Amino acid sequence: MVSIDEVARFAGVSTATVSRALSGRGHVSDATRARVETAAKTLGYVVSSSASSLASGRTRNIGVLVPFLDRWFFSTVLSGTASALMRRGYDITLYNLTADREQRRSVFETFLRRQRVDGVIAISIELGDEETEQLRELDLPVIAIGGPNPRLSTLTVDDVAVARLATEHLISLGHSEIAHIGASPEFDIDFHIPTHRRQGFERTLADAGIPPRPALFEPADFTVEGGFRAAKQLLGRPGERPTAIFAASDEMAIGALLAARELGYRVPEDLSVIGIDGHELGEFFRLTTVDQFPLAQGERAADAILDELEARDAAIPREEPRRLPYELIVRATTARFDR
Amino acid sequence: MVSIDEVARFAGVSTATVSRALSGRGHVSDATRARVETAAKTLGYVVSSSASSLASGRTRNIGVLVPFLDRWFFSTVLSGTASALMRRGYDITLYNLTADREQRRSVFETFLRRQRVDGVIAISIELGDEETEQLRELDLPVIAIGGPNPRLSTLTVDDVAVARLATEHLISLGHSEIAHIGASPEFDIDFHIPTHRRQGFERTLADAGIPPRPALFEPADFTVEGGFRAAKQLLGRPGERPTAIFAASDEMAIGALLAARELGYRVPEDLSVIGIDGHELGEFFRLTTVDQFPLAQGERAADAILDELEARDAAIPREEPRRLPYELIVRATTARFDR
DNA sequence: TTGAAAGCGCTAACAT
DNA sequence: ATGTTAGCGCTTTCAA
Repeated sequence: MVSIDEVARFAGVSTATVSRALSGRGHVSDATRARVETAAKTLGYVVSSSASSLASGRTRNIGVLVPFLDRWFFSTVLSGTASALMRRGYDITLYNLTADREQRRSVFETFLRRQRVDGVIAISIELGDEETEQLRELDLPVIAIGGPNPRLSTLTVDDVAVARLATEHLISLGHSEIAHIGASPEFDIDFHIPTHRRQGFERTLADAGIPPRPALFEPADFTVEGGFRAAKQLLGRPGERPTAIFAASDEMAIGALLAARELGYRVPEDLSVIGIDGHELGEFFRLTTVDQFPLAQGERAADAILDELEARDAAIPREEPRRLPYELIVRATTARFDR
Repeated sequence: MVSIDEVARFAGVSTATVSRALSGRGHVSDATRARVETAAKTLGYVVSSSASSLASGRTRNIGVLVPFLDRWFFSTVLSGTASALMRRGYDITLYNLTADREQRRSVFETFLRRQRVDGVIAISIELGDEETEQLRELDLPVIAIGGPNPRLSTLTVDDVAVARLATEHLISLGHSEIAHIGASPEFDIDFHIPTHRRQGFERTLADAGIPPRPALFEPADFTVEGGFRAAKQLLGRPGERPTAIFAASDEMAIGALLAARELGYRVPEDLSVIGIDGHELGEFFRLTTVDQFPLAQGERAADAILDELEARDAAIPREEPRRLPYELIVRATTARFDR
C-alpha cells in the first residue's frame, strides 16, 4: 500500500503539504497541488482511513441504524441515505437493530462507541429512554427519522395529519362507513406511527360528526398478508359493511385490494381503498395513497447530518422537529360513493 | 472518551496487558484478565477502532457491495449478511453500486482502497474485468455471491439447474405448452442470471423433445409489473396459448398470477405458474417456486469471509465455486394439465 | 505472564 | 505557502 511519504517524495514536498493538498484543508499553491495530485494519481495513493481518523478525529463515516433491512419502506429510506452520503464522499456503516435485545444493547454499548462514525442516522427506530441517552452521550450529531423525540434532532412526518388527509379524502367523496386497518391500541407503547395514524383517522371522523364504529376497525401487522386478512374480516362480516377502507400502509392496502377482489367487490365502484406510504407497487395497483417520499426522507437525513457536521463550530441550534412533506396521490382505488 | 491508559492505571497493569486481556491475543493470567475486564467495564472503555486498526492492520469491518438496496432479493441477502457479521462482532460498511458509472468507479478506486475493511462481499454484482482485477489488487479476502467468476471465490447457485428443476416440474405435470418470462437474449452480456435460467428452461424442453416456441417467450424486467405485462401478452395473444408459465423470478410470477386472474384464467386449473427465488409473498399467493434461500445466502457469505479471515495464515485454497442449495416448493399455483 | 517502547500513517500546531 | 514535528490511541515486538 503506497503511503503519504512516497507521494511526498515523488512530488518533492513534505507529507504535510501532501495532506493539505489532498484534503483541501489549509493553503497550497495551485502548482504544488497539481504536482501532488499527479503524484498521488500515478502512484495510486489513497489515504488510509484509520490513520487519517486517528490523527484528525474525523472518520468520514456515518452510522445508520435500521430496524429492518428487508422491508420495502426501510430499505427505500436507506437507499436514499446511502446514495446521498456516497455522493459526498462518506462511507456508511450499517447497524441492523434486530429483535434480539442483547444484540441491540451491544450496538449502543459497543459498536457505536468504537469511534468509527462521525454521526448517526436512526431510521424509524423507536428508541428507549436509555438508548436515546446513550446516543446523546456519544457526543455526535444524531438525526432520527420518525419520532418526534424532543431529546434528538428529528425529521418527522406528521402522521396524524397524514391520516387526516386520507380520511378527509374519503369523506369528501361521500363515504361515512369507513373502516380502518392499522395498529391495535395495545401497540401504543412502543410503536407510535400506526397509533398516530389511527388517531388522525378517528379525530377526523369525529370532526365530521361521524360516530365511531369499533366494528370497522381491524388490527394488522403492516404486511400485504395482514391487510388481506383484515379486509376479509371487515368485508365478510355480516352486518355493518364499510364503503371504504383506509389502511395505515400501502402494503396493507394492497392486501385489502386483493381481498376485495376475491370477495367479488369492484374497486372503486363498491369499495374505495386508500393507503399510506407511496409504495413502488402503488402505481401498478392504481392505489390512491398519501405519499411520504421515503427515498427523499433518506436523502434529507443524510444532508442534514452532513450539514450539521460541516457547521460543527457554529452554535448547534436545538432544533424543532423538522417536518417532512407528504402528498395525496389520487389514483383509481377511490371514488364517490352514492348512497 | 476513556482511553486504554486509564484502564491500565485503574487495573494497575500496563497498556500492553490491557490490550492483550481485552483482545484475547497473547497470554494473560486469569486474575489479571478479570481485573482488566472489571476496570474496562466500570470505566466504560471501548477500544478506538481507528487506533486499533492503525496499529494492528485489522479493522473488524467488512465491505458489502450491493447493486440495489430497495429490491427484495438483495435486501434479504444483505439482511442475512448483516446479522451474521454483527453476531461475530464485525461492522459492515455498505457500498451501493448505482447505475452512475462515475460513482461506481469511485467505489473501486477510492472507497474500497481506504483500508477501512478487512474483506469484501459482493452480492450479485456483475463485475467487469477491470473491477474484478481491482478487487483482487486490494489483496483482501473477497467472496462473491453469484458468478461463477473463476478469478474470485464465489458462492453460486446453479441457475441452469434451478430453471431445469422448475421446467421439469411443469413437464412432469403434463405441460408442454410452457411459456417463459425472463431476460431477453440481448441482456446476455452483462446480466447472466436470467440468461442461465432461460437456458435451463430451453435445454430442458429440448431434452424432453418439446419443440421450442419463440412465441411463448416474453422478456420482462424482473418486477411484478413487468411480469404482469408479459403474462398479458402471452395469454392475450390469439393463437398459441400456454398452459403454464415459468417466470424467472417470483416477483414476475406474482405479476403473471395477477394478469391471469384479470383475464379470467383460473390458476392452477387453466394455467400453472411457477417462479424462482423464495419471495416472502410466495406463501401468501400460494406460489409454487424454486427457493434459493436468499437470507441463508447472505449468512453463508458472511461466514465464509470470516472463516477465510481467521484462517489467514493457512494456504488460501483457490476454491471451486461453492454451490448454493435450492429447493422446489410446490404450493398451489401448479397442477396437472389434462388435455 | 508482564512491561517498555517503537511504531502504525496520518494531521495540525507551530515555525519559517 | 511550505516544512518540522509531536502526537492520535492503540498493538506488538522484544526483554525481563
